[in-house]
Amino acid sequence: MDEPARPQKRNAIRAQNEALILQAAEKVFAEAGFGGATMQLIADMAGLPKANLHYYFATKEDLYRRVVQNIFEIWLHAADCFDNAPGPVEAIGAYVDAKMEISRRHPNGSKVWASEVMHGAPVIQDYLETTLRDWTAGRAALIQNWIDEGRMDAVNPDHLLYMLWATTQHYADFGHQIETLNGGAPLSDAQWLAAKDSVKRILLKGIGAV
Amino acid sequence: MDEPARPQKRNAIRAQNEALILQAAEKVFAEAGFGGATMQLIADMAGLPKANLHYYFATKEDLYRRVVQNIFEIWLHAADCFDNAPGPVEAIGAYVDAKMEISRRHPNGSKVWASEVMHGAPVIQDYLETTLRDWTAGRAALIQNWIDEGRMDAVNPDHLLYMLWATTQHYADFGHQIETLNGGAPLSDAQWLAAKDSVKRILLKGIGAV
DNA sequence: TCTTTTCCTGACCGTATGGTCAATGTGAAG
DNA sequence: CTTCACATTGACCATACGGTCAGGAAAAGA
Repeated sequence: MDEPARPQKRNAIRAQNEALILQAAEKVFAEAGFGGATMQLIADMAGLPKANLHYYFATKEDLYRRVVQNIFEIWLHAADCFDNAPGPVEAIGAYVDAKMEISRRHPNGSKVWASEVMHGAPVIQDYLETTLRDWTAGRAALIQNWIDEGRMDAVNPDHLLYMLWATTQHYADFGHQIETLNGGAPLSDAQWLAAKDSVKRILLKGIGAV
Repeated sequence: MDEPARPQKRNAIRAQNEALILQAAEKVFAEAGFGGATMQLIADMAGLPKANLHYYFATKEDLYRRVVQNIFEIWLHAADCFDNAPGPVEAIGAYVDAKMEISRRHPNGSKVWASEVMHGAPVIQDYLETTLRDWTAGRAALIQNWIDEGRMDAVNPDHLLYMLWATTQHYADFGHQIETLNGGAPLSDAQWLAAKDSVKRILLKGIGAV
């Protein structure tokens, strides 16, 4: 194709390389953890010299922080369906679907997040205390409204949210275990559908949503 | 107390030091991951010189393997209540109680296990393929029996087990996140009880267990 | 074309890590 | 007391890691 000296080739190169590095970093951080990951490994996976990584990201921690923030954005965005629903069945059903889809398409991101939280959230503690806390309080209030309206059982909203997170993210974080128990093969399309249906059915019936 | 030249003081010393090291190692591996953990850190936490660790455990990987195996044993043992129960309500109720208690008392072990599985189970893959696979198949058959006897809904046994693992272990693996959302304080006795009840109530009702 | 800014990278550095070892201490057996 | 296996540890080593930098290539502006 023709590439007639684009006016903003610089910006394109930067954007492309940053995306390339972030993608490789997410995979390496997920597979090896922050401590086990090396800049050399990420560089090799991205097909770039190690020094080039430090040109775009000053330190390993900066790169890691960007990866974690990206995941957080995706998850927050996935919760939109929670708000635009008329009731608990639609909201929770759509939320489970969205989060299961993320677990399937973004397993590495989920693992990096899990690892970060398990290690005490050294780099995203402020996000937990602000954005996530606000988000959680908002959804808990929403759930409480549904309870007050008699549209579902009087369950503890916080623990319900934890169950939603736990069950959906488990398919990403423990995907290797599930795959092993599945005879070594990744879940098929049908099996993913069955997983989604199982989770939705048990949870929705469990909270008495009508 | 009197210590009149015990006949097996040697064995006692070995047992005590190994336990001390394993305990410190579990904590450090949980907080920093395998790659982030250092033998020096473990040694400091155990109050021993680093070289002494290598006297009892040849390599970092050996020490790590022992930690993971210990956790696996505890979890397998916790599943006994699953078998000695007359029906799904008692079995699953007792299993949730047992696993929640482990999450509370052994959060570091749970984190190490989660980390190991997330990174592709490099050191316990054989356990997954043998012991865990057998265990899972056995419980899935048990659940299927209950379904056939009409004692619970026809849910997919595998996905039900995944939900049990996910919801209970979440309280250990994501304990820091839960604590942050709880205003920075660990869950109180009452809150742990509420968590257990929430999980049991939603799951048991969700599978239509009577 | 010339200049400036951005991009790229091989070579290098200080440090921290996992692991070793020789020397020494310490219970127990004869 | 002597002997011997077990236990302890400071000092040491090779390696690998995160990060730096000088100098060159390539794009954008003049």
